[in-house]
Amino acid sequence: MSKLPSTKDSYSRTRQDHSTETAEDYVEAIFDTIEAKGACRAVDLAEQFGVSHVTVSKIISRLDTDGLVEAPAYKPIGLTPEGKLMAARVRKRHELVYSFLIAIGVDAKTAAIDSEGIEHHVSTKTLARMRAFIEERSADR
Amino acid sequence: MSKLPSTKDSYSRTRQDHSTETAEDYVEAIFDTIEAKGACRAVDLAEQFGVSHVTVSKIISRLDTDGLVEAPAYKPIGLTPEGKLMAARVRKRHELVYSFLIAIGVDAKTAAIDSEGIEHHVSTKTLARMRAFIEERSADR
DNA sequence: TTGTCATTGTAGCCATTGCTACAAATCAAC
DNA sequence: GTTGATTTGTAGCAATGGCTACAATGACAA
Ligand SMILES: [Mn+2]
Ligand SMILES: [Mn+2]
Ligand SMILES: [Mn+2]
Ligand SMILES: [Mn+2]
Repeated sequence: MSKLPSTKDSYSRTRQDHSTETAEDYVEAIFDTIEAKGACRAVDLAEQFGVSHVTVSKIISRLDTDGLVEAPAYKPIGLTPEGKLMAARVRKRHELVYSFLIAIGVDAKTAAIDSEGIEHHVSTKTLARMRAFIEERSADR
Repeated sequence: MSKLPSTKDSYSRTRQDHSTETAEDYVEAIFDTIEAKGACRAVDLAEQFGVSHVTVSKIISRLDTDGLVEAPAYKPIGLTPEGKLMAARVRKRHELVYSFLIAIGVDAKTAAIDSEGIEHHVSTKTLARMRAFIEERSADR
């Protein structure tokens, strides 16, 4: 049962998702950190992601080149307008995936962990179905 | 609303998921191909994944070293007992995620694409909730 | 048997994401 | 203002997953 028509397209979409995943997680984290602490330093991101500050530094450099962040040397990290747009979009998507997992009965901790990976692989169509499900459920009660 | 308690653990779990993702997709594809065509050649995998045969060759080498596949030179690719176990487990999980997306109203093509990425980030707890949801819905109608 | 074609392997390149070790800059406290 | 801790940068390494170009192998038909 359940066919599973896995075509070449599926894998290339997953590879594409992974190629944007780092940028998405970083701008989202920068956005949140600025909101929470007023500024975002590389060390904050290293702590949040659980990686070394060197890894953060290198990735921030690329995001700077790509026009998503502004990272003057030895100064806090800011988002460009484009970066802010991506952050807002990504955070909304992440929250929706999280809320959906909660809605189907997953516990908060598991939902937090799973949604961190799932968020990058959810198309707008699937996202729309998740949103519809949440709204139906909240109307029922 | 919706908190989103993204801790360090979430990101390291996602990184861990990605480190096993390639092995999972490959053993699943090998399993399916053997089932469908009687044997699996590297060229079959290159076609399925949409990558070059060199990429396949290198990855198969590593899976061989890791004890998941048997890959004698210039011969078809087989699965070790451990590889077969992983393939069966992964396929079941993949099918469940796919069926769940269908159950919440996602169209077949989108479900096929999205599930290819999502499958690797779904914990057993979330999987259990998806299974329960499918069973409830099939009981209702 | 020989030649051709499909398949696989190898060499060598690149980008990404991770690390340790060490150097430089900044900040705060004294 | 000097010192000391925090923060950031840089050098250099490894594993993974992509690629092209070219070499070798194997299978099959002529
Ligand atoms: Mn994420
Ligand atoms: Mn992923
Ligand atoms: Mn799969
Ligand atoms: Mn997959």
